[in-house]
Amino acid sequence: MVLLSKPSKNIGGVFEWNSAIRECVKQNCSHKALLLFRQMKQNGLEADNFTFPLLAKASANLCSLSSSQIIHSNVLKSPFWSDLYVQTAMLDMYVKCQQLTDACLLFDRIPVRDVASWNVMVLAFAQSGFLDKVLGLFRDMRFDGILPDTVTVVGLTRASLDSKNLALVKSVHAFGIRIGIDGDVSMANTWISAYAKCEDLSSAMAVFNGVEIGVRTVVSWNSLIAGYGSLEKFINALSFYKWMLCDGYRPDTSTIVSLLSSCIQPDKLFQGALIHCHGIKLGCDSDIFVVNALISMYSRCSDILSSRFLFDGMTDRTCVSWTAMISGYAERGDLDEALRLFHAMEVAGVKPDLVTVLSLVSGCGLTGALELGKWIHQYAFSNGLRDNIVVCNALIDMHAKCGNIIGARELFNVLPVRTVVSWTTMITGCALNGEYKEALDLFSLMVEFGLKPNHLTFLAILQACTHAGFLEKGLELFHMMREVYNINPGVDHYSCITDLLGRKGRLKEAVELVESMPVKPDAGIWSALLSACKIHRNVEMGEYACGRLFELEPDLEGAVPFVEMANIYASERRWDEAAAVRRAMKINKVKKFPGQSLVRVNGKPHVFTVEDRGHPDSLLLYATLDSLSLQSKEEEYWPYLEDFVT
DNA sequence: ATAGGGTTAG
Repeated sequence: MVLLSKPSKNIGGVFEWNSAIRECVKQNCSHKALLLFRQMKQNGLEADNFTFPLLAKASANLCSLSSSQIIHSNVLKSPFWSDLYVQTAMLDMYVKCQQLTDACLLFDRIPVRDVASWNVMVLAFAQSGFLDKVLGLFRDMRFDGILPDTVTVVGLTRASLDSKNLALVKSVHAFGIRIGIDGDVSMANTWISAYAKCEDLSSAMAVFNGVEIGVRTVVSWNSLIAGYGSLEKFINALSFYKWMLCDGYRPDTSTIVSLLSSCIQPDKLFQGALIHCHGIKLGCDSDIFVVNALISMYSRCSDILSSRFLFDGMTDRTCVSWTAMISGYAERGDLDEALRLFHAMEVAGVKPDLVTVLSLVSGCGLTGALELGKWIHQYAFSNGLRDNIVVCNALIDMHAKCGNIIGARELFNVLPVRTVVSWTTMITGCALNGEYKEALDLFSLMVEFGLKPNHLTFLAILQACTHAGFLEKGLELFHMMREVYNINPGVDHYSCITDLLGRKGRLKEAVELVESMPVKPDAGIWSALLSACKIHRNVEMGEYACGRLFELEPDLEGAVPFVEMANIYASERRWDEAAAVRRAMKINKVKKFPGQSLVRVNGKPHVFTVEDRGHPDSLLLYATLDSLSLQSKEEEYWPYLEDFVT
C-alpha cells in the first residue's frame, strides 16, 4: 500500500496536510484522504482553497453523495465559498456523484463563471447523452462571452457521438478548426475515435494522417486500432498495430484491449492468443481490463476453458468479469453453468447489472429454456429493469423464441415506448411462430406510427412472407425496401425472394434474380433453389444449382446437395443418374450429418436425432411415439408426404 | 484524449 506519512502534530501546517491528502488521492486511497481531513479538523486546522478541490476529487472518486454534502457544507462555512476554483471543484464533484440536479443548482448560483465551470456542465450532460442540453449550454456559454477550449469541444464531440451523428461531429470538427485548436493532439485523437465510431474510417484516417508523425501519441494509434477493430476490420487493426510497433511506439493496456475485443470469431483464436502473448510481454496481462477482454476473447473464439482458467485465477472480479464469463456459457447454451455463476456472483457480493441479465435472457432464447426465462423476467422486473427498453426487447425475443408468443405479445402490448428493435423483434417472433398475418399487420402499424423499418425489419417481414408463401406481398415489400427506404438488400433478403419464387414454381425468375443480384450468392441461396427444383421436379435447373453449390463448397462436406439431386433424378424416374449420384457419394465418402433436435425436460437439455436409440428410455419413447401416430391416424391427420421423401 | 461484458439477424 501507500506510504501514509501522517504529519506530526507539532510541525503539521495546512500545507503538509494538503500534501498528504493529495498523495492519498493520487494513489487511489480516497477514503484515507477523507479520514485525513477529519484528523486535520480534530487538530484544529482549517481547510484552505487547496484542500477543498482535493477533497472534492476524493469524494468524486468514491461516488459518495454523503461525503460530498459534508464537504460542501464545510466549504460554505469557510471563507473560500466564493473562490471560483473551489466552486468548479464542487460542481465536478456533484457531477461525478451522479447528482446533476445539485450541480445545476450550484452552477446557477455561481456569479462569474469561467471556461472550466462551463466545461464541467457541458461534459456532464454530454456523458449522460443529453444532446439538446449540451448544445443549449454551448450557446449560453457563447452569449456569456466565454471562449471554448479543447475540453469544451471534446464534450461537444462526445455528445454528438451518442446518437452517432456524423454530420454534427463534422460541424464540431469544423468549429474546432475555426477556433484554432485542431493542432492539439488530444483534440485530434478525440476526432479519430469519433469518426471511427460514426463508421467514417476515411475521415478518421485523414485526421490521423494530418497529425505529424513526431506529434502522434499512443492514444492516436489506439483510437485508430479501436475504430477498425470495432467495425470488424480485424486485419486492418492488426496491420496498424504492426505499423505502430515499427514506428517504435510502446502499446499500452488500451491497445491490447482493443485488439482482443476485435477477435470475435473462432478462426481468430490464434491471433487472439498472440495478442495475449504481447500483453504478457508488455506486463499488462493482469490488468483487470485486459483480463476481462481476454475472457470474452477466448469464449468468443470457442475456447471457454481458457476463459474459465483466467476467470478462476482472478483475485478481484468486477461485474464485467462475471458477466463476460456468464455470457460465454449462455452463448454456447450451457445455461446450468451460467446460472451457477450468476448465483456465485451474488454470493460474492457483486451486483448483476442489465448486461448480466441480458446475456442470461438471450441464452434462454437460444436454448428454448422458457421456465428459466420466466424466472429471469421476474428477476429483471423486480430489480428495476421494467422500464428498460433494451431488456424488454430481449425478453420479447426470448418468449417468442421459446414458443411463448402469447407472453411476447403481452409484454409488447404494454410497452410504454417501442423502438424499431421492439417492432422488429415482435415481427420476427410472429414469423417464427407461424403468425404470418400478424407479422404483416405489425409491419403496417409500425409504418403508420412513423417508425422507419431497417434492413433487419425487412428481413423479418420477408421471412414471414416466404414461410407463408405470400409471393405478391413479398415482392411488393422487396421493392418498397429499395425504392421507398433506400435500403440495399443483402444476400439474406435475396435469399427470401429466391426461395419464395422457387417454391411457387417460378424457377426461371428465381435463377435470373440470383444471376443479376449485386451481392455474391451464398450456399444458402443455391440450396433454396435446389430444394425448389426438387418440389417442381426440374432436373436442368437442379443440376445448375447443384453445380454452383459445389463451386462454392468444393470440400463436399455435406450430403444435402447429393441427396436432393438424387431425389430430383428419382422423381423423374431417371434411375441411372440417381444411382450415379449415390455412387459419387460413396466414392467421395460424403458424411451425412443427421439434423439434431433439442428438448428441455425438467431443465435438462436432451439432444436427439432421427431414429435415435441411444437414450436410456428410448424403448418407452418410441412406444409413446407409436401410440401417438396411431392416434393421429385415427384422427385422420396425415403429415405432408414430402417430409419423408429424404 | 483512447479501452472491458449486451437487445432485433446469424
